Amino acid sequence: MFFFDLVIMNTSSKTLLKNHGLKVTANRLIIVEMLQSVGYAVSQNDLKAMLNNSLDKVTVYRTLKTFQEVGIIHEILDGSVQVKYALCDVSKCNADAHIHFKCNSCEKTFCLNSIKIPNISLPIGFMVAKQFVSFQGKCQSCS
Amino acid sequence: MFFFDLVIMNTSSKTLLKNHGLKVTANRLIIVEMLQSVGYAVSQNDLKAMLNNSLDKVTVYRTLKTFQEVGIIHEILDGSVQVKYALCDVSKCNADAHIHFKCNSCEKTFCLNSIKIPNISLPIGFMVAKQFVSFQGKCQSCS
DNA sequence: TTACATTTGCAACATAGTTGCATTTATTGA
DNA sequence: TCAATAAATGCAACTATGTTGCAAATGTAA
Repeated sequence: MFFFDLVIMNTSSKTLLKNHGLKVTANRLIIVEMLQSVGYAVSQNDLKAMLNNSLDKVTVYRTLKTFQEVGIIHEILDGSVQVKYALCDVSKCNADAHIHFKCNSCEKTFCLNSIKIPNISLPIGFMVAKQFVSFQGKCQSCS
Repeated sequence: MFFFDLVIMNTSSKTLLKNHGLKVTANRLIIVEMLQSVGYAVSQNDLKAMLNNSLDKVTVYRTLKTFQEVGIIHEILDGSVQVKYALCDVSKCNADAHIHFKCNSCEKTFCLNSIKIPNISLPIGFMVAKQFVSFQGKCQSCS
């Protein structure tokens, strides 16, 4: 029973890595599963701390970098100093398409996957490659 | 003639400082005037370099912090490592209202003061205090 | 012009991000 | 199952950026 749960739990994260052409390693599984379970965006250091500093900061750094390159996670600028990361949507990473929200009370940053960035037209000559939209304030739980 | 030009040039920056309740010092004038003339957003280090490292980095740091507190400049997060700063609009600082654009070619970051952030409604319970919108891509001059 | 509060620069420290390299680990094919 | 290979990991060291304390210099108001 316990054994089965473990297998099931690990299956999706393992598949996620393989589907993106990455080697399956213990560290990567730990990080993916942490990202899956935590439900909000985390910085490099957040992640390291959540794992009780069991991983070297360089490992966390490179893992996140790799994950971002292959599209498992996306970068979030929420108005705080550090960059944060969150898992991309199941289908494909649409980091550009949705907005983010940072709660100044609980300090958590969320992907609002259902809230898409509206079309904003720029002056002629500007070509947009990437969009960052983040709001700050109080989240549902804190207000 | 030259003397008069200098006086005129310095008047507005001096007034700007006084209007915000700040002491007028040589360093502050230099920094304000640099921000006025450069026309794009700069980081602490950019500014220091543009002034040929004539000012200590701590002075630049504290001056920018002070300027931000009184509303002379606003902070811009454009997706690069460092925070950038730009002068607020004449009337009042409306950093929240306009969007920012970082060119990945010339690496300059601009305030698009005329492009306002559209209304985006969030799920019930979210209370918005501040908004960050930054685009990346190619600017007019580079495309 | 003086007295006082503020600003400035220096030194030192704090934090985040990054690279090189030797060791360990996962994957592939025999 | 095991060996060969390529990739991932951890350590040390470094870079860049941000921050504080304190003594000296400077601006402001009386």
